[in-house]
Amino acid sequence: MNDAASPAARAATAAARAELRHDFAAAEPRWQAEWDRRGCFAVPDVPPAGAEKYYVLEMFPYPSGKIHMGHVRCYTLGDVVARYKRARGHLVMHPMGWDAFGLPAENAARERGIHPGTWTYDNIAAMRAELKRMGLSLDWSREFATCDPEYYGQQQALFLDFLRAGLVERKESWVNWDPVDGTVLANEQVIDGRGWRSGAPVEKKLLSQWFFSITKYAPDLLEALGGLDRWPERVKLMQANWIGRSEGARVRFRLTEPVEGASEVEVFTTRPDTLFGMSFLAIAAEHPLAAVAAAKNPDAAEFIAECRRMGTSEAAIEQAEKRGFDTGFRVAHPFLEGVSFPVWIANFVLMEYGTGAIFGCPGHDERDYEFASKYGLEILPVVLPPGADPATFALTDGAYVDDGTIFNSGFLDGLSVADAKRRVIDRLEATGQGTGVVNWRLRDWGVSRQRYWGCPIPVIHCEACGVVPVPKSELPVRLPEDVDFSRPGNPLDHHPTWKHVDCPSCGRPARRETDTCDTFVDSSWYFARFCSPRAEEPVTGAAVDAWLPVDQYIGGIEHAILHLLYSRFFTRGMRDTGHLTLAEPFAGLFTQGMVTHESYRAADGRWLYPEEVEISLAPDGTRSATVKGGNQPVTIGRVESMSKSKRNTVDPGAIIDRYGADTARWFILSDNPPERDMEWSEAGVAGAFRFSQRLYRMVAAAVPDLPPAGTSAAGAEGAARKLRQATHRTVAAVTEALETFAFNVAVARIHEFANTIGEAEAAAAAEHRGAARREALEAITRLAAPMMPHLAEELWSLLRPGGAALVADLPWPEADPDLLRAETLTLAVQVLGKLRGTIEVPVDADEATVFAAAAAEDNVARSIAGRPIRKRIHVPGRIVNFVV
RNA sequence: GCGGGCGUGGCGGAAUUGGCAGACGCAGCGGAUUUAAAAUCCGCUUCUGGAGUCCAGAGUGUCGGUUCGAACCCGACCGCCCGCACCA
Repeated sequence: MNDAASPAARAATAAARAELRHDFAAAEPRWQAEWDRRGCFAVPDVPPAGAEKYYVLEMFPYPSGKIHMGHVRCYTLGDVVARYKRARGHLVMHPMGWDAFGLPAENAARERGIHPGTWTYDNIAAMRAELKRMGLSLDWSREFATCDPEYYGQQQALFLDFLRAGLVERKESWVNWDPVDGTVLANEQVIDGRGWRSGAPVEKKLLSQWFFSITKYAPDLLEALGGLDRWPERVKLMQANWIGRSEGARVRFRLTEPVEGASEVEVFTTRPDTLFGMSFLAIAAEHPLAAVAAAKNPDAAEFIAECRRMGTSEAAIEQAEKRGFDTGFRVAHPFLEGVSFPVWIANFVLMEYGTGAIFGCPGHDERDYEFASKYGLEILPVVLPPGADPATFALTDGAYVDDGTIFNSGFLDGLSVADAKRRVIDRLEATGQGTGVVNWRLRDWGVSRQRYWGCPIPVIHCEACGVVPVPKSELPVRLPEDVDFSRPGNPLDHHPTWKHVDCPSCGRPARRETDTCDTFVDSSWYFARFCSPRAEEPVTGAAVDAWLPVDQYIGGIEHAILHLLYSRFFTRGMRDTGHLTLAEPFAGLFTQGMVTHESYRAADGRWLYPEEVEISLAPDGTRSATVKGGNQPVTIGRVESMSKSKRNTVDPGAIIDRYGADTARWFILSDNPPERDMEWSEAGVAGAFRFSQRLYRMVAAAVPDLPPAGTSAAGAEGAARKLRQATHRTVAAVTEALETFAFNVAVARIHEFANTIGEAEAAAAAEHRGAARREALEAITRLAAPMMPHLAEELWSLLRPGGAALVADLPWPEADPDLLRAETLTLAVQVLGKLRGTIEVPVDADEATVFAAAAAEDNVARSIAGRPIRKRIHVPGRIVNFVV
């Protein structure tokens, strides 16, 4: 293949090429400045008529102070989409901002005495500088932080509109309470049931709080998932399960003896068909009847207190060992005369779901089975699995939860589960003991936070007038600057003056709401604000109507439920309060995987950063590690998500210093499919760096010999045509890969193409010294541009010296269909499904020709010799299979 | 515990979505160039067995099924990851 050049000649060229090095450290800032100077990525709030808009958005970062590899990955993915769509002729809006409220700023304030605002804005400045070094095609003129009063003031206006529209209400809910610190704790601040700072056992506490009425939209939020055809199926499934529509029944059980005025307990069940298999009734510890029991019995009170120590997280509740307390109360069975069951308080019954009470049917529910087994309650099967004998069927290891025939159940006997549900609901409704209902798992969204660093909720509490909205003319309700973090609790609450205001309605002394908003509220509408970030109203109609929905949203899978669901709700709320005209904010969604790395631990147990470790490879392939510059052994840990605590992080800034932004971007795209977790590897980055240099050398070395720009490559023959075919196939393949987010495949195709060009260059045949060669080099430059934008500009300036155009402004290359067609194709030939050979046939060969050629192939002929052919299978373009 | 996902060589992965498993890259080995090194270029690289570049067998977490044919579809199991409503 390479015989045209002698080894010596090749070596000489190689040496000459080695001199050609891409100086990324100089080139990258230069091109960034050039994009900036030309305002390449700035777009107007209202696009000009006829412009085909495309809105690319990555989930905005929390300003922790440093960007991490997860950011680099997410923003690189988004930037490839933005640059590609721009090349395809779209007017692309690609903004950036900061999710700037939240707990870490308050933690910094408490630990280091820095004001949360100072800490946050300093972090933003540092991260903005780092992001700018990545060469992202962002419209920085749209930047804002959610902690800017200009932003949260508009959010307060939205809150008031929601309040007026009946989308906000005040009700009581349980929070994690640290009795020592006197503070509400986030779930992540509860460790093994104790406060993370005080170590005191956490208690549940009932507080009056603000809620957004997301449940009003539950049916619509569920149904509209069906229209989100560019969302991952798994995300839609997770949301559907979270919303949790279930059909069932509410059943009222009469207490055999009324207590404290209560005469019945209402339960929700999705399995009314199993009513005859009931053996107990269980209520949540927060259920009103439990309080009645506690008042009568100190042991019940003690049990409820124990349940309160479990915290509020659903995971903690469901994973805890099932425990219960028999209240001594009894309820009557709705259909069985004289039959009654005990009422237990159970730690696995959730007050938030259904009615906070269930009837226990151990035979056909796993949790009830576990509970009944533990406390010796009866386990009566009422659903008979298909084929089982009713006389002998027994439940010995676990509940039976599948379909079957109802038995042991009076008037339901012989029915299927579905029929029995219908029949029992009819009877309950007829006798007034219950109703068929649709129940939702989704709960209203509690947005109150007893914290300083958040958006103040703009209402005033007046003893005479009740809850009074702050007049819009007085917005924003600004956070006070002078706050004291030396005391536990909410600084807004114990600020000397801030909360004392006059009632806007009656003028008498009143009290400002001191709760601030959940930071999920901030991120539930920022995508809309980006369309007109300086507007004097939350959004401007012309801008949001033109730009929304977001065409491609990109972020971590960890946001699959909450953030995305809240944003979908908020968009509906904004629609119903006249700010927007659409319901779904994100037309396309892509969820990327995490960035992971091995962790390293020294003998003394301390975690080590990757750069502190020396890895060595034994001849047998086993890897071992020592501390760099010493001999102390290091344990190589699991590959896991990068985290500060395990020190398995790689600093993007250091990578960009060493290899440049293009290399970092290229590696992060090339390693694996973007939806999967990726493992950061130093060797992989080095490989990406080598490739960027190789591309530079290849173009730079060829430029002096290329024909002038614009020379037609049409009509090329022989090797030149082969090169053109490779070029156009690569254009088609890379385009297809970018369209489907298969960026790693796009990279592989570009690698392959570079190999092909390299072979053609080495062949040094006259045919290559022509327009086909220029076409190939220009194509690879433009195909790589969304991924390595700085290098592409550099190469383009070599290929088209003196030209004014930037790659960033060029249209995407088009593949010529004529050059994509193949004349022959290779078919695999199997005998009995095993590969025995391949044949080369013309693309238009008929079946008889194909079978003849297949049977004639040496190895195939040997395999079928002497065996009668029973069946011949030919899938055109794919395969031939002989069944003998 | 519940809901969702993933699992392919030494490593990351590819596979036209049921049709040649391992493209491309990393690591490794061998060679060229070099006084030497770096850099660069070329070649080999799933495993086992036999042989000159070929042949046979096995092989996509494990076990079973459907099919002419399974990484892909179905069932069971194992392992890892994400979420569980006050982290963002």
